[in-house]
Amino acid sequence: MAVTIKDIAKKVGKSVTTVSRALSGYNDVSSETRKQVLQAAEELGYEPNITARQLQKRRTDIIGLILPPVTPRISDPFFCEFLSGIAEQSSQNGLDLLVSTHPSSEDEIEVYLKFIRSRKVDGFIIIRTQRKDRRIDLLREHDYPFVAFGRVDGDNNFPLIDEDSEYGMEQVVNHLIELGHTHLAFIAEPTHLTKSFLRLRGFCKTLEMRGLPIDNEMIIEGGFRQQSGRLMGERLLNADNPPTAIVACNDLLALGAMSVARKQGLEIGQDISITGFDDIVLAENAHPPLTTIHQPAQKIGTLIHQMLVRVINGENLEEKQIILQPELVVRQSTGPARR
Amino acid sequence: MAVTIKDIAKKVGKSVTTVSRALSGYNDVSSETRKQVLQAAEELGYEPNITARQLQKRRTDIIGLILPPVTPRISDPFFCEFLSGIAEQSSQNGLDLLVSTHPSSEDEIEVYLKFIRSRKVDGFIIIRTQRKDRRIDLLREHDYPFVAFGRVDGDNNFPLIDEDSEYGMEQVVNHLIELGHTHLAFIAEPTHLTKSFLRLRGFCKTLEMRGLPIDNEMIIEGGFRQQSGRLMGERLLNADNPPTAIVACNDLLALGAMSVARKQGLEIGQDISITGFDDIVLAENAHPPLTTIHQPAQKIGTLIHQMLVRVINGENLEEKQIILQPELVVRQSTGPARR
DNA sequence: GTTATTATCCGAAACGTTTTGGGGGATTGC
DNA sequence: GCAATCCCCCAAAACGTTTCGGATAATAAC
Repeated sequence: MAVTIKDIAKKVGKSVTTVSRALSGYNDVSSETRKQVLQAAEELGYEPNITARQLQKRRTDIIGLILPPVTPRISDPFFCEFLSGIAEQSSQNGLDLLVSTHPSSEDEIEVYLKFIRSRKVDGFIIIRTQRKDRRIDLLREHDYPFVAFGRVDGDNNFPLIDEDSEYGMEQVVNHLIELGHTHLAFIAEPTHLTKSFLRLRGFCKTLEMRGLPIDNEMIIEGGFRQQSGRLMGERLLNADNPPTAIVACNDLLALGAMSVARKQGLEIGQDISITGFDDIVLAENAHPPLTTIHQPAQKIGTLIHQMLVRVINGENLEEKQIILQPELVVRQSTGPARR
Repeated sequence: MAVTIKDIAKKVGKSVTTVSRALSGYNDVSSETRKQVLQAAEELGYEPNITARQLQKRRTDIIGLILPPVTPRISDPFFCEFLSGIAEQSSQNGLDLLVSTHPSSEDEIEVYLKFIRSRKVDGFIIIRTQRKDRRIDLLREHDYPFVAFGRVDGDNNFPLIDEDSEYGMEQVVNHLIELGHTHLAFIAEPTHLTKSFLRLRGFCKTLEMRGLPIDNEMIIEGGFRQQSGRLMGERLLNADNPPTAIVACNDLLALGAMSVARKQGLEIGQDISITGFDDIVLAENAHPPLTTIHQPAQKIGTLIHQMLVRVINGENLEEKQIILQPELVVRQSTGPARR
């Protein structure tokens, strides 16, 4: 049986209260007693039962991350990096990280509601925000601590961190235009996700700004991963007037498009330019290495965690909304336009 | 304030005990009362406080995974898949998964000790077993539930799941020999990890079995990732008598070696053959796609979780040690030996 | 008509902590 | 010598649940 505070109390012949106060560093305990208590604790191998402490303190020191239904799966490389940042930071701060995927039988909101009501976690990290995000509505309603990775449509007056997706896309498109490309295609993700929506908007806006026409045939919405990239890439390349450059909404889509282009005998970076977004590890190791927008996944994880800790403690955030400026990484998958 | 069992009791005019028993489905409560209780619970939006329940039941319904000091970081793709299997299975079983990296200031064993003493989790999943593994010694000493991914040197009489590394390597080496290679090199991981040790042993054993000499110059120990693969690959390729095939202990090492070979103007799969181990997503998307040993990472995660649940519940495992037979996936990074 | 049995219910204890609200004895201030 | 002040300590309550050991009343058994 585990050692409890009672055992220590018995050993040093003091009350449970005194032992507790000695251990927590209150100053209404004589230094002599404190020394005894500490020594006894050491000898017995005492470690506080955190469940009991949680119950008393109404605080779990656990933060929750509930994985969205389908994507990102943990296996998404960008997400992995991000998660690693959070986990790292968690242990630094003495918190634990609870990762939960939710059973398909249940509605996502139900899961959140359960967590909230049973006070399982002190706060949430919300990822993959949608333009209309019920999770965020719910948490705000309940006044429950959380920090989001990503914005929503409308009122964004909650703690969040986000990349500047539009700015990122602007850089990509400008880079391609400067290489002489005028006929660009875009492989989009489903646009109910805020970031996907903003990336697409960034693409369109920049074309407009540079006086290029927007060809709706050249903008197609797919899924999130390679498989989808292959499909969409194929459709684009087989069009009557195929693009000279394909802008993908994320790296995996870009990799899919690349594999299809290569299969069609195109030399990537010469016959066609392809770009990604996120700069996952795969991007650098692709063949050829992928031109993409770099996002500091791990750092974002760290930052978001730090913010959440402050929110939970009821401290004030000097910056409630952080928008990071991502940067373009030019590699060999883009090159001058061919006629 | 959250709704408690007391609120329900007050509402239906029964005792706390009765409400609790009604909710837990005991049959010493009338169906009339039960109906009332259930309805009241629904109306009030009751959700049990799991902390209180945990304290009473001396069970947390949380399983712990403590990430080893340096590798694998969560960002390791193989590990990600594996983790995703565990997380998935967790929510299926109504358990939570606690992921903890440990602060560098603390000894790894200390962290485990704390978890054990404070009963933070019901059981552990141990990954990256070492040949002498103190974590496993500790858990066995304390008779604490755990399941390991990997074996140790010596007494393996504990629940574990492992791949048959030696068998995997045997397949790789045989494949290469059949392609006509006789001068093979090996890039090893640090061999205090059991799996790394066994993979190396499998390599050597098979060479011996096939009557080929073992050239110690051609076996070098590196780290775990691309960077290391590049370094080790370089050393091998610049040797007086460079190998015609490089067997890497894992996929990332192989990718590193590939990039260095390519840089030296070698056509991979023709001028030189390179193999990996694990079959991470990157392997299939590499250029050329990597010949490697496939491991069902996610399935392993699922299996290990199921085993752990049974161990925690004190059930008997029909199979206490599961050794999976991995299979060779031949892709384009290997080809006939050149003279 | 007494005794068993059954169906419902409940008070109190327990899980291991922290916190509240003092209590007593020694010291200081006047 | 009396009140005020400190220092050190502790009993009891609280956190929200489950479980133990009956209790009561109605029903069944003889």
